[in-house]
Amino acid sequence: MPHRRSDVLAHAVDLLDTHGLAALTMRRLGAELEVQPSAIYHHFASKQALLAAVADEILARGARPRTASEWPDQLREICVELREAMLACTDGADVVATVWAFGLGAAAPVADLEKVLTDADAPDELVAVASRTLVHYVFGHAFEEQTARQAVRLGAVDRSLDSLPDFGLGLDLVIDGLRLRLGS
Amino acid sequence: MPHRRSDVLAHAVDLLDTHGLAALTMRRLGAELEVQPSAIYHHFASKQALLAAVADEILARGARPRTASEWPDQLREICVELREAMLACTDGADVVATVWAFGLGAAAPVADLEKVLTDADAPDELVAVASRTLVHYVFGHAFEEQTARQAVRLGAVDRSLDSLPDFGLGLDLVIDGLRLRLGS
DNA sequence: ACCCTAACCTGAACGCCGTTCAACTGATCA
DNA sequence: TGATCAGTTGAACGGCGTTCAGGTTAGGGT
Repeated sequence: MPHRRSDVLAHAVDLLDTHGLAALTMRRLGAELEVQPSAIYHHFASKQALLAAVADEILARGARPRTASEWPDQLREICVELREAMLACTDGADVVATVWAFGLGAAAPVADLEKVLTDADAPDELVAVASRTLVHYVFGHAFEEQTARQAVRLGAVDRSLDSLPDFGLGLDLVIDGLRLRLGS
Repeated sequence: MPHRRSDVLAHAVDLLDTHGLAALTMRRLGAELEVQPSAIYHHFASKQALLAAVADEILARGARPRTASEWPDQLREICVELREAMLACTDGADVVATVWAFGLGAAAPVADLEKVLTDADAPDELVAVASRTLVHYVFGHAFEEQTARQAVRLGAVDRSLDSLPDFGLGLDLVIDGLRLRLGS
């Protein structure tokens, strides 16, 4: 019973979402597809390549129409979409942030941020710095929130969840710093 | 030839620094100590616990005297110290950020940031948000820089290193946003 | 009807990994 | 002398990603 690359990817995302990153194993994914683990290597060169595709799929599933017209709201819109896409899938932040850090995928959100900043006439250096500062913030915040959430669920740690800072407030902190440099 | 906990920790940090996180294996660490892997479990309950100790050691080794007197410079000082401590050790950013995210250690820098902000009369919510925003920025930036650096060294990826944004500029972005809310 | 190609898969193996456990060693100290 | 206890051994368990030579199956060209 042959599968396509898209079947494998869909099952991988499903396995990630229902049982977490630790369960996303070539062997377990093979079992889910009722196939030998080695069969997966026909569709993806390595587990890293599979994870890169998973990260891009997570982002694609979280895509939404963009409606904002001013650059501060456009930045906010992109960051919120990125955050919610990652949080919508178990361990999504971990997967997306890691794949992005290794330069293997998940590049779209940063490109979008850079485009907004460029269109807002930010100098090149500020475009690079600001887009990365924003994405670092979003990744860090989402990863921490997701990690803490499931550490508590597993009872491994008693860190309070109430102390998680409000996402939008931190975002505004950075955007205000930007506003200071861009006028508007 | 018995070892103390501190010997094991020192060899672990050394192994991490010289051969990277992937090489920091219970088996390899045991070999380095000329001891069976299982002997390490007498000193550390698990590899996670060992990594937490390693993270704290990395931060302790990077400690420096603090001299700044105004809160913006104090924040910068803490962030720069944290960044340089992580960058001073191979895969240091990965280890420290992961340990911190899981709430197992590396808590000192955040506590220091919170203290500075509290002393600057920031409201509680802003203290929590700002300290985390800063630490997310530092972790994200250091992790990306370190990852990209060794991805290039291994020739795995051709991402240019010149595009890495200047650390201080992004930091100022956040601190300026803070200044807007704290007066100064 | 034939063969070829290409996609897809099998099954076994390799060399790693973290962790557990009962049993052993060798000092220290009463 | 004997007990205690930190430190270690050696084997095993069950997992992991990855490789590889060889099988299967379906479709198209001749």
